[in-house]
Amino acid sequence: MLESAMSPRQISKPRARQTREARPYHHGDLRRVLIDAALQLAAEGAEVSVREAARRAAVSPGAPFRHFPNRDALMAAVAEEAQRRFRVEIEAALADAPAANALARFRAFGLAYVRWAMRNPAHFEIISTGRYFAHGSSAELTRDNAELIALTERMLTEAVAQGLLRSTDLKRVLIAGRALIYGFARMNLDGHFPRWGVEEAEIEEMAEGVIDLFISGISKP
Amino acid sequence: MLESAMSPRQISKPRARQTREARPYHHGDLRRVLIDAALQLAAEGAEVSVREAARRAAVSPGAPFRHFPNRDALMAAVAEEAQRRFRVEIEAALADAPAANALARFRAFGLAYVRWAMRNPAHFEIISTGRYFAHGSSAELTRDNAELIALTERMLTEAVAQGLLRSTDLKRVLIAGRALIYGFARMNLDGHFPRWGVEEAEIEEMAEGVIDLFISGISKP
DNA sequence: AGCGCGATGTAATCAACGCTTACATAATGG
DNA sequence: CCATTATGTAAGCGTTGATTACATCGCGCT
Repeated sequence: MLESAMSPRQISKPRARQTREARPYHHGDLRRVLIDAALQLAAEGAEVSVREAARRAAVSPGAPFRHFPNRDALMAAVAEEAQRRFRVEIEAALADAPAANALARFRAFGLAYVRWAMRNPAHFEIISTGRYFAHGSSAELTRDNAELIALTERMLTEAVAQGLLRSTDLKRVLIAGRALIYGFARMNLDGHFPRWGVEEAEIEEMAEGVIDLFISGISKP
Repeated sequence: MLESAMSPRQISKPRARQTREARPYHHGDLRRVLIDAALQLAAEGAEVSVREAARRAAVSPGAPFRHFPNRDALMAAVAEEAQRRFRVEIEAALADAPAANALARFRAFGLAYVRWAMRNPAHFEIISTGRYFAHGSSAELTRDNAELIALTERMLTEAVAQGLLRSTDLKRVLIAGRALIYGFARMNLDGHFPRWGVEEAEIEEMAEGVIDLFISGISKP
């Protein structure tokens, strides 16, 4: 709106590529910008609409459909990006964890998992819920997610190998561990922790306590 | 559309009350019918819209707003009804459980919880997510939910009193237990169990295993 | 009785949304 | 240099939640 009175194209043949100063007819990388806008939109708690993303990109309401066949495809791309960020952070946390003890690594994993979910609730919701776009519409997302599961499986397998666990029913322990961590994260962002939830530190403390309780429960006495 | 050629009101002054044959101008109990329609809509996997609920009640699109100030209020009423049904079933399951052992009761609770969530995924989603209407817009719902939490707390307190638990940090055990059960239920309906999820019996078996693992983890050796 | 008024429905309308189509313009490469 | 393709705009469709003005019922009061 503001720029409606500006010279329509600034310079007829700007040749200005990287500058991006006056939004040439062809947007730099609209696809990326739309994904970022949608991510930001979600992070603000607003519901993501294609139109609003287009609005933030200062582009007509129909433009996004040049890059995404439909809203679901946008959301799938958004989910992919969120999942990528999630994975990066998890792996960073594990890189800092001691490599020796498998259960200590599991603990670090769980804490990083919960922490990211707490700090990026809307993005976590998009990633984990599968209710924001047609299920299985992104192979990359399911692959990334499977990789994360495989990661925890490896940690617990290692724990068994190290003789740390009471039970050797790996599958059962794996599912329980996933359910515990996922459940804790979701309880948080589904509002199941009344309003002592304001203190992030307190929640992390709870997460530690819960994970430690679980670990001590499955550990050999 | 089809009835556009019918006689406008069938009989000018029907005086037909209970018959409902020709849908009198005043619907019997539109509020209840709308809630039921919305519940059914959700159960069918469709997304709940006020218009569609009105359509199923054979009523004009504006009529629901005589009973609910907005869509959120309808959804809140729907959630209340779903929560009521949930609670009834949980309590029925606990009525059948042995009163003696507190942990056995906890186990029965968890299984009933997961089972209901599996069989009523959309309703469970509406109840538990708090993302389908303004948070805290129904006092009854939060009260019912709090009562359920208090129920599990009582069971675990009793377990402590019976000297069954290793840890006496009740709060921690309570949160872990809730996270485990909630997480398992949500993983299910969020599609985290690929497609061996088709077998309901298998999932229940997994639920048993996971809950038993947890209980044995917190039990005194 | 009857009638008046509140309760409850309808009809028409609005803005926002997802999505499609026809068209305009920029970028690119033969 | 120009034609082809990529990418944006403009306009419009059908659906949704929500509001407003109006129609109709039915209960309670005198």
